[in-house]
This record gives sequence, structure tokens and C-alpha cells, in this order.
Amino acid sequence: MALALAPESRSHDREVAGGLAEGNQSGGQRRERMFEKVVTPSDVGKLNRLVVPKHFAEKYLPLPQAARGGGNPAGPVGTVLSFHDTRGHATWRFRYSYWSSSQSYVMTKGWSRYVRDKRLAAGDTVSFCRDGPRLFIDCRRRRTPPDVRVLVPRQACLVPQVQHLAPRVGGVAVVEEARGRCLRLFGVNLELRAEPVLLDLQL
Amino acid sequence: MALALAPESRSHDREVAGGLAEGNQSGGQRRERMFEKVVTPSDVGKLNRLVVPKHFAEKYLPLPQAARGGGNPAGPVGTVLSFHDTRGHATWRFRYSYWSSSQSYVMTKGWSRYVRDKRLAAGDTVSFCRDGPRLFIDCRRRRTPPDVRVLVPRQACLVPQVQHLAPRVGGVAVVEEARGRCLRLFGVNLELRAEPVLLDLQL
DNA sequence: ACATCCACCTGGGTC
DNA sequence: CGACCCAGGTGGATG
Repeated sequence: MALALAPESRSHDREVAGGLAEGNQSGGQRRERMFEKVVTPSDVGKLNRLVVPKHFAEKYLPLPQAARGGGNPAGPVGTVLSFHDTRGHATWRFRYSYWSSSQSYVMTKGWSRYVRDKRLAAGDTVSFCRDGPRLFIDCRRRRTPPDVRVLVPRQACLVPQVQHLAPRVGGVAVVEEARGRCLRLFGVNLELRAEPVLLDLQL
Repeated sequence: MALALAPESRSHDREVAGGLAEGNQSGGQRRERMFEKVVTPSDVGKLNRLVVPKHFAEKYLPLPQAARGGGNPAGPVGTVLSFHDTRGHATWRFRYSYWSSSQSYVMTKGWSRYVRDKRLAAGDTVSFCRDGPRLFIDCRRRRTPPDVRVLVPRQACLVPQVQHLAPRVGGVAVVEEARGRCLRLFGVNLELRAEPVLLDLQL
């Protein structure tokens, strides 16, 4: 059963020359591509946020509201952005904020729902387009399996003491989290190369 | 090395029939028990707050001030409650608030000091009483070690494949979190029965 | 620098 | 299965 370590390399985002999309849209306007990002394990994991590369954020997205003082004592900071789904009719609303602690632009509230509904996994690509004032979002699956490959330590999965740590643990206690094609095992994020792996793991 | 499974069952809080405490107090009035809670790891951890089960909060505690408008534009919401220490002469003041986002009642400011001073650990019980208008707080250690006992699967800790899944894994990767008497191992929350266990685990 | 506090957020479990 | 709790989180403000 082959797994692969989640790659952590950079350059997962790229800008697309501002040309036309494949066809004109119902609005009759030209849909301009803005940017894409190959999502990281964190982007699709428990952090429930998408980090927008700073240069894209500052080039294409409105400056998120940050001021809390004055007339905005309550209420979360940030801006809500609405994106049309390129392939459907849904509208995705994400809170868009600047996190000064990490100096980064992030989509927060609403993002995890998109990840779940689209079954986004690390390595997939999310792309953002614009058609005049309208914003669009789309995503696609990764093309190739990850580079690094390891074997799941089968013994570890089967250590009998682990199995009766708790009844609900059973044979899957070591699998702490499984979402999409990602799997957390012994504190290490893994990506599945193929679906049948799930069966091997007795999930 | 004996560990014990952290119980995951509900009913960690319980109401005590509104009878007398063991003896009359200095005030001469009858001390009425209100409710107890077996504190969770979060209640004694870094979140610095105690979640008060909603049904108890609404039955026994005053409605925390939530209105922010008017003369209180920016300050924190909530009410300060003062509790007499059943065993001592101290008075514990906690900010008591309602968090609308999570629909929950919480003790915040001041709570972490109580946890530290009393050395509260997950599984201990904190109890709240009332004597007329006076509020009292007390706590006690968990009585028994948890029912289920297991040996830490030593093999599992040493499975060599696990060790070089990632360099930072080493011998302790399987211990994902350790705080106080709580430990997370293989996705299972464990509570330590004794301190020396930490050494055995090579933490 | 650091711990604490504050309001907001979400997933899992339960009813 | 929808609604609701609540345990476990977050970034940011504060002192």
C-alpha cells in the first residue's frame, strides 16, 4: 500500500496571463483569470483557512477591512467576498482577512465548507477569476501523485495493544484523521495515492 | 506503567439535590448545592475558561450582561461573579459571559488563576454552592483512577518505520500532546495515574 | 516577551 | 436527521 508524504514545497501558486477563459459567459463579459493556488495540507486541513499568496491578494483582491476601533466595536474584522461557482450555480462566501500576526491574507469563514463540498485535497488547484465585478472560483484535482512515497508501517497499525485501548478505537485508532485523500497517522500527514488504500487501512 | 483512558462519556456534570451541605456554615444559613462539573482538559488548559453547562447556567447563575451598547462601547461583556472558597478565606472573582457564537456560558477572567492555585486537572470536580446571595466554589480530586487500564504499547512507540517517517518524529512523535495528567497517544486521550510515567515515556 | 483575555469559529456528538 | 451543545480551537488586544 503506497502512500506519499505531503509535499511542503513552495511555488504552488501561479499567475495566469490575463487572457480569456475558454468561452464567454452568460454575462457576455470576458472572464479574466486572476490566480491559482495549489492548496497545501493546511489549506484543506483543520485550520479552516486558505492562505492567499500576498502578491496575488494585493494585486487582485480588495483590501480587507481591519479597523475595529471607532464605529466598529464588535463584529469580526475582514470582508466577506462572494464567489460564483464556475461549474454550478452556487455562491461561495468567504470571510477574507489580513492576519497581521502572520502578515498573510486568508480566507477563513466559509472556506472549510468549500473544501468539504468539493472534496479538496492537498495538491489540488483552486483558481480565482473575475468578470467585471463578479468573482468566480473553481478547482481541479491534482494531476500526478506526490513524489515521496513511503509504506505505511503495517505493524504499527496492527499493534494489538492499540486495538483495545478503547472499544471505539478498534483497528483504526492510529488513523487520527482522514479527509479527502489526506490521512494523519502518528502525527504525520500522509496523502493517499489511490482510493483502495482506504480498504487496506480498514477504515 | 499504568495509564487510564480518559472517559469520553457525557454526564460529567451533575446536579445535586438541593439539600444541606455537611454542616452549617459560619453564616448560619443553609448552603445549597447548585451544580458540579467534572472539568475537561480544555477547562484546565490553555483556553483559560470554564464552560458552564447551559442548563446549570440558566438555572443557577445570573444572566451575564451582554449589552454592549450605551455607555459600554468597547469593554468586555459579561458579569463578574465572586465565589467564596469553601475551604479557605479566599474570594475568587471570575468574569462570567455568554458567548453567542458558541451559544455557551463561560467563566473567563480569573479562572486560570483558580486552576493554577488549586492545581486542578482534567477529571477533577468543581462544585458551586449558594448560601442565600453568597456564592461558593469548591473542588476535589478525582476519586478513582479511570476504569479501563491499559499498558502503553511500548512496541508501538518504537516501531522503526514510525521513527523515520519524519525526522522530527523521533521517539516521541506518537505523543501528540501532554498536559498535566493528560496525554494524547494514537488519537486516544489518556490520563496518567502517576507522575513518573512521564519519564517512562521518554518525554 | 509573555501570559492572559476576548470575541468569534467549527466539528463531532447527542438528542 | 436537524438542531443544539460544547470541547477545542483561532487571531488580536491588552497589560
